[in-house]
Amino acid sequence: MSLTAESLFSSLSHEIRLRCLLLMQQEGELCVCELTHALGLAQPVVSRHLALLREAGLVSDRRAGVWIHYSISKALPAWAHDILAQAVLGTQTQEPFQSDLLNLAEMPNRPGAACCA
Amino acid sequence: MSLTAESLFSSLSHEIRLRCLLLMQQEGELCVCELTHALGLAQPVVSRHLALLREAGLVSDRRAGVWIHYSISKALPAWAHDILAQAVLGTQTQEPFQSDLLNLAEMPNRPGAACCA
DNA sequence: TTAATATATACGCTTGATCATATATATCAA
DNA sequence: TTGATATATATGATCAAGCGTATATATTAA
Repeated sequence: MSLTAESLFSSLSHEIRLRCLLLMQQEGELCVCELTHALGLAQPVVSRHLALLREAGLVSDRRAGVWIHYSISKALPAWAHDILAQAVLGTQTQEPFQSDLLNLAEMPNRPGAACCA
Repeated sequence: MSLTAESLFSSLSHEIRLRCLLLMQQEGELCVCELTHALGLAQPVVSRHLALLREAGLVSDRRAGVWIHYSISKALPAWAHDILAQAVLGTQTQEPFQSDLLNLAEMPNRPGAACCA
């Protein structure tokens, strides 16, 4: 794994990417429509930031039918995982991170991993 | 302390700032000439990145005679401190972070805190 | 006051990141 | 094949970060 600290922090330095990563950190696999709904943003915006996270090696994707599920890469080194965990601690009482979780929880018809495996 | 995760990660996302912060994390207070020598960069470059770190609330400065000593702010929340500690772990076997420490150790006539308090 | 050293800031330029929008691709169902 | 849905990418424009250079400020000593 050739993840550099600089590339990790660059990825985390954009709010949209940070919100996506922290949701995945707390919820596990999420598909693009879930992330789009939770963040309240247009689909192309979310997709492109997910592509950046994928190219940085921070997330991996898995297609299941028409949905593509993103999750934090299991190949991340321990220090990077710890940084994500601390970022959750540092943001969980702040907006918009708190609302993102609520929006996700209240989303109707979520294509959960259970229903489209 | 109104440090946001986004501003922390933005600060860490630039190699020069990351190198400065990690040196301070490991060595404590350092003055600009020590950082300049360790990184092997021109003084204005280092000064300007230190100013950005100061404005972000990540470091504090203390003038002692003609030297200005920078150190990681003690007002940082615990999660931010932990992230810095993990960043040290993730970089300590990599360049240029390793060489920075060596360059600093080999610097002649360091204006240590002891000699100019 | 003058000079020397350490540090900070200002200025013009360039490059890369991001955005909004449009369009392309992939899968599934009919 | 056609249509619908989910997702990805391309394109042109804008904007902010960063750089190199020059200069300003602050402190100390002579």
